[in-house]
Amino acid sequence: MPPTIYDIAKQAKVGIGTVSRVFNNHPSVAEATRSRVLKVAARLNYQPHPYARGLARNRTNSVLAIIPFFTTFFFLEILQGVQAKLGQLDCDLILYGVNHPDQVEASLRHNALRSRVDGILFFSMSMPDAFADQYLQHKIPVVLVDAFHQNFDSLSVENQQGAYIATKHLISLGHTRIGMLNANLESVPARERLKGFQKAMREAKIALEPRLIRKSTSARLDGFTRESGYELMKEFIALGKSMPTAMFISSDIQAMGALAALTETGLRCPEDVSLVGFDDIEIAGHLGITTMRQPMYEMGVLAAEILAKRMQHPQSEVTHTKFVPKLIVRKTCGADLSQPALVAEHVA
Amino acid sequence: MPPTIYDIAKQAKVGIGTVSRVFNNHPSVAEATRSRVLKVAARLNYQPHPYARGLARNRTNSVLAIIPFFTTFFFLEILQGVQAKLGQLDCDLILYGVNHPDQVEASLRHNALRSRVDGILFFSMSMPDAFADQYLQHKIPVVLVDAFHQNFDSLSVENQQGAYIATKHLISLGHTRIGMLNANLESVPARERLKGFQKAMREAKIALEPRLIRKSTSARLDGFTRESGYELMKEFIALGKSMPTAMFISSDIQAMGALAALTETGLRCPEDVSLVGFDDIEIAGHLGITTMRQPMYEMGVLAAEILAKRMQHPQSEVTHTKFVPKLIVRKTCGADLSQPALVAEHVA
DNA sequence: CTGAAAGCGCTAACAC
DNA sequence: GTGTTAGCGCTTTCAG
Repeated sequence: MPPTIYDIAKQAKVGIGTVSRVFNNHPSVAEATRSRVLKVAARLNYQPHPYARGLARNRTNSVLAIIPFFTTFFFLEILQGVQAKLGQLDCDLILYGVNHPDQVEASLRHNALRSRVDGILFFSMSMPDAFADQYLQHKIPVVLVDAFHQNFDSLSVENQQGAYIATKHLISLGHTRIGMLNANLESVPARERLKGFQKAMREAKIALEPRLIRKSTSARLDGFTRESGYELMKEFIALGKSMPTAMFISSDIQAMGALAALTETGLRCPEDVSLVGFDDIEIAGHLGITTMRQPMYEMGVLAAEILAKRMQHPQSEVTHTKFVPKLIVRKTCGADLSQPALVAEHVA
Repeated sequence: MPPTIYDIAKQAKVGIGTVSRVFNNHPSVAEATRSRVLKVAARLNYQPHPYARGLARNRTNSVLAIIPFFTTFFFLEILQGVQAKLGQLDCDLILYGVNHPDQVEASLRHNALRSRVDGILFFSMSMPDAFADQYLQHKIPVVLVDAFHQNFDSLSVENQQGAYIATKHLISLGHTRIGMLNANLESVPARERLKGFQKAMREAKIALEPRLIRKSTSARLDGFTRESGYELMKEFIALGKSMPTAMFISSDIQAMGALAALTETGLRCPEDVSLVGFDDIEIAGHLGITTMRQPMYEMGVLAAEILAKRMQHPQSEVTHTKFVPKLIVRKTCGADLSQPALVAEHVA
């Protein structure tokens, strides 16, 4: 029912080819003709049919975002960035949520090439080899966000660097008995955050005391839970006098549990112990948790840009971009809030 | 490069029509032929091209979800439901996020009919008349979620009923001095929640004391903020002895602020005052806030179902479905946790 | 600069 | 049952 190029061609007294050219900004069309076509099109409220266009051009102008539905709302923000960029590129965002890590493969199989999208954004999950091969072979542009694979463009957060910054912040505040409350070392981010912590401590020539570095052993969410924060903090509290005066905690959600343990024991933050978390989840702001923020929106924008580039130049070299999280100073670290925060760096 | 029906027709020694029939489960095709076709298709890893199919069938098998990006992650959960259903219907979900209420119109204009989707899910925003007319006129199936419009199918939450249930719960716990901490009455949900509160109180023959019913006057987010909860709770605390022993709070985020005010004053919850919130945002679980949960996933599923129905029967009567939130008993209400919770009802 | 025509991959109506 | 054919709406040569 909506008008087609035929309708507008007829009314503008030109051929359909010309109409098409006008809508594709083809240079060789007389200005007079162009404006005549445009006027008719406007009057008829014409919109090119994306599917017909897709068929003819052999591309779909849409990208698939595969995200884990089982994680936090981290993604909503990244998606905002993705979409802002995609909008500029006049591209649709097709969302595909996966409910469980195990389910990735089955999901992909179903969705695989069905949608013939122009590109895929793959979030936070490890890409099963079978699909990696398939995408590579079919030369389907894929960008990994918060994940890594040798052969795909990827975009991730510098966990080690973030932990390093967080720890240095604590050191700069004058602390010397600094602990780390970590998640399960099974998790890659947990390991990297530990490394960053250690590096900052070593550089400051502060001895690393094993009992001040505690990690979750829980399998659930790799220990990135409120419970693990609570329990580990109880252990720290049990240290009594030798408890750290400052701690770097591997995630805000754990910091939240830690805070609860502190309050329960009558200890105060930052007066008795200073804390820096990681992630900057929404609640961190409410609780005043100083933390390391990941530039999610920017990551989304860049992910879309990289995908677009890859679509244009399929053969260009694979890139791996790292984002350095930014220190957000709030009250749990006990810093003077008038001091300027460290600025995020964007390493290409 | 991927195989087409022609490829598989040739190899299976049939006409393309037959191949098409096989893939559309058309009854009149011999079992032998069918399996032969299927085998070739499997070998070639054939997948029908959705755009070609869409063009020919004159439908796209995709729906557009227009969501406010500026709100909470409420949507991620609804989207899960939407997608689960859409997946069954073999339909793609195209996401379009709007960043600001004012921007809805501009966004729609851009996106309007560009994507020729089969249907639209419109979330939590009021649909500008110009678009309502347009959608209606073009007979584009639209379902409103958490919003209302006379002429579109809609799906929303029974705020009044939810508040009623919450308040009754407090009453059933033996409280008689019950207050309400409300958001800005500019907001429709705030008004409805107030009505539900009043109804429960009247039924229980408890006099409504104006000073125990306080509302935010903030314009920001209609007072659904932590700050408003904090400040209003301070007012309640200032009441001293005449402070309520239980309160219904119009949102969890406000309950969070209220809790902070309580803690700061050395008051305990639920010992000194019992609280019931609304929404069941993620943090409510962490804080142990008793609250009214909206069946978000289910709403998503139903939204998709209704949209599907509307697509099939464009002329059927418009439906307005209400969901009654469910009481989630946690610790802030002071209830005996072994008692069975009220069950959500689903009113068609 | 512009019109005509072929074709993108598939569906559906029509014959046989 | 199955092959054939005419589109779906648009892009893109190819002439002129």
